[in-house]
Parts: sequence; structure tokens; C-alpha cells
Amino acid sequence: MTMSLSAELWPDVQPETARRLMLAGVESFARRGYHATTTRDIASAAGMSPAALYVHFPSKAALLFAISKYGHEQTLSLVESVVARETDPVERIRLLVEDFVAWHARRHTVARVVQYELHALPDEEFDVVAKLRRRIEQIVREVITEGSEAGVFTVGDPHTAARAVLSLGVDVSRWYSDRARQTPKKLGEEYSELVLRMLGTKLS
Amino acid sequence: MTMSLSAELWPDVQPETARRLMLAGVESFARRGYHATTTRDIASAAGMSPAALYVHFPSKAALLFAISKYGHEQTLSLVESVVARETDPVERIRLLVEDFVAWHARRHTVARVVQYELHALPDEEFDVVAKLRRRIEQIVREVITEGSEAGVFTVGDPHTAARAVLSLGVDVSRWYSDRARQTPKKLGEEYSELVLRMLGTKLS
DNA sequence: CGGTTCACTAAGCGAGCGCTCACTTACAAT
DNA sequence: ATTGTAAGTGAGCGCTCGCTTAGTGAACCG
Repeated sequence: MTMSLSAELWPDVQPETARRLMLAGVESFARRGYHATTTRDIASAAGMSPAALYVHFPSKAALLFAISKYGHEQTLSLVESVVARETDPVERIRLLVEDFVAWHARRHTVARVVQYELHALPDEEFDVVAKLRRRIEQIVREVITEGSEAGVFTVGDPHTAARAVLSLGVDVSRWYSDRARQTPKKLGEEYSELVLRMLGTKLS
Repeated sequence: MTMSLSAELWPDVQPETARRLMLAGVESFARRGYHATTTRDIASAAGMSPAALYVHFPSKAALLFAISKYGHEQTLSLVESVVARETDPVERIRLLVEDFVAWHARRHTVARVVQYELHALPDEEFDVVAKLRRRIEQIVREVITEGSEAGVFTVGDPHTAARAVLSLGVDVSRWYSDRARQTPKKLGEEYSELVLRMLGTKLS
């Protein structure tokens, strides 16, 4: 049912109608892109009149921002939680890539909006999510640098390596579909092996 | 000068005004996205009246198609040319990634439109470029499979590995900018090393 | 019970969209 | 000189866009 999925995605968004609008927004933005979807598309996908959107969001852009901010916060906390519960750089990267990739596969509809509709945001809102993105990238870079200095990774430039790692994860949301050959979990595991080899992991 | 750049990108598009429109289209589509750019934006960036676009292209979508088709053909021929002049799987992948990545960095503006504005195409035109994309992916997959069977690569699933290789290249166009830390050539070389390690290359 | 608040709708406004049309200009062929 | 053609313009049509406004019904409160 619609309600249960939107509740799963955004458990603390109130009221339930606002959640339904966000869900409809995600579906529409992911399928056609932000600028190609109309407020009427979103409202009718949520089973409401066009004006209902403006009861809960001040503008179409604000709806995108709510979706984008929430999605970025989820991926950031995913990354932070891995770093918090592991200390070994190898295990950190392994779990980080597993979770990051699996999230971009399982939530590929949300992820597509989060990753590719970013530039439709007004300047101020863009800056907010850009800051979250920089935090994510910085954490990954630090883990790689740390492992490189500890001698378990062999990379030329941690900056480039971090970019490559994130590229692999982000791009999953572009091509993954529900009829993909692999489950999100399985794909995450396969990708984490690819990444560990890419980083020149020394077995210890 | 505008003419020389557009002539470099699309040497055989005639007349020169049509080329200028394609260049203006690329710049606009890359910066704001297809649906957010107006035909007036494109025309004025090309230094012409809004109606001039329709002298050379039947629609805004047809302009996008011209850009997208040309771009896809360029990347496909780039990939084909590497396979044509090398036989060793390792060297094929090395050069393929070097060139593919360097192209997506050097031509990041065009590449952005080619890779991310794809879904704005009408169905029929989309099918045309989708076919080109499948050819590119198939070639990469075959090279990896070949190397895997020859025992120089160690990959779980060639399908997944090919996706990962292309993801790295495609995603370069999303973040690369002219003030990037590395030249396109240098980035290509660094990425090709990352990819070769990712594929578990055996030194022979 | 009346009064207030809240979520929502029906109707529609002003702006800007893709695209067209009648026309002008430059230039080549006859 | 006349005609034909290709390239380009100025004006604007029909439509859809994001968003607003006035009003409705249900729920809650004294």
C-alpha cells in the first residue's frame, strides 16, 4: 500500500498526506525529471487536487528540497554509522561500499532524484545539500587516506580514488532497476570486492 | 572563437549556423538541463532570433537528438578504434578506459548532455541512441569476458564488471570541470590503473 | 449549540512556453 | 532585369505552467 511505503521512506514526516506528496514527487521526478513534471502530475499521482500541494509545501522546489535533503541525510548517516562501528580501514571501506551501493540499488528511485535532480534546486537549498555531499566525500577520502598511510591500501591520489568509489555507488541508481540481475545486497558485496581490489588492498 | 570550437566538435555539420545552434544547445542543456532551457535561450546564445532555430531543426527535441546521436557515435567509434588496433585484453582495457575517461573529461559539457539528458528524447530517437549505448557496453563486456577466459582478469561477473567500468567513465562528466586538479589525459591514465586492478589483472 | 481551525477543492490568473507565419534580405541562375 | 531559393526576423498564437484565491465540509472546543 502507498501509505506503508511512504511511511517506510519518511517515517517522521507529518502528516501522512505530505508523505504521499513526497512519494508522488519522487516517482514523477525520477521518471521524467524535475522540470518535466508538473505540479498537476504530482498532485494527481497523490490522488489530490493541484492546489493541495501548496497546503504542505510552499513551492514545487520546496518539495524537491524536502526529498533531496532527506535522501542526502540518509546516505550521510549511513556512511557515518559505518565509520562509527568499524575501525579497520579495510572493513570500513568494505561495509561502506556494501551499504552505499545497496542503498542506491534498493532505493534507486529516490537515489535518482537525490543524485541527478540536484541542480534544479534554488541556490540556497542547493548549498545545503552541497554541504552534506562534501561531508560524505570527505569521510570516504579520509578513510582511504588513513588506509593508505597505514599501508593497507595502495593508491596514487586519495582524492581521485574517493571520487571513483563514490562514482561507482552513485551511478548504480542511474541504471539499476527492479528487474536487475542481482539483489541490492548481492550487488553491494560484489562492488565492495571490486573497490577493495581497486584500492590495492594488501591482505594482512 | 565560437566557430572554431563548434567546427572542432562537429566538423561535418553544415551550415555553420546549425553548428552554432548545436554548440549553444550543448552549453544550455549542460548547464540547466533540457527541460529548463528554452528555445529562446538557445537562439540568443547563438546570437540569433528565436525563430532561427526552426530553419535548421524541426523541433527543440531534434536539436537534442542531433547532439546526442553525434556524441554517442563519437564514443562508440572511440571504443571500436581501440579494439581494432589492439588485441591483448589488458592493453585493450587500458587504452579503452584511458580514452573513454579522457573524452568524458575533455568534453565534459557535451558528455553531460549525452549521458544525462537522454530521457528527454522522444521514444523513436531514444531507441536510436539506446542501440548505440548497448553496442558500447557489449564491446566492453566482451573484452572483459575474453580476458577473463584467457586468465588475465579475475572477475566474478563480467556483466557487473563492465557496468562498473563504464560507470567510472560516465560519471566523470558529472563532476569534472575545467578547473579540475588533473588534465583529462592524466585522469584517464590514473583511472585505467584503477580499473586494471579492479579487474584483478594478472601481470604476465 | 456557535465559532474557530484545518485540510482540501474549484476556478482561474499572469507569465512564459514551443512553435508558426508573413515577410525581408542576400545572392545565384537564367 | 527577372525569378527562385535559402536564411533569417518580428510578431504573436494557443496552450500549459506554477501558483493564488475564495470558499467548503469535517473536526474540535467553549
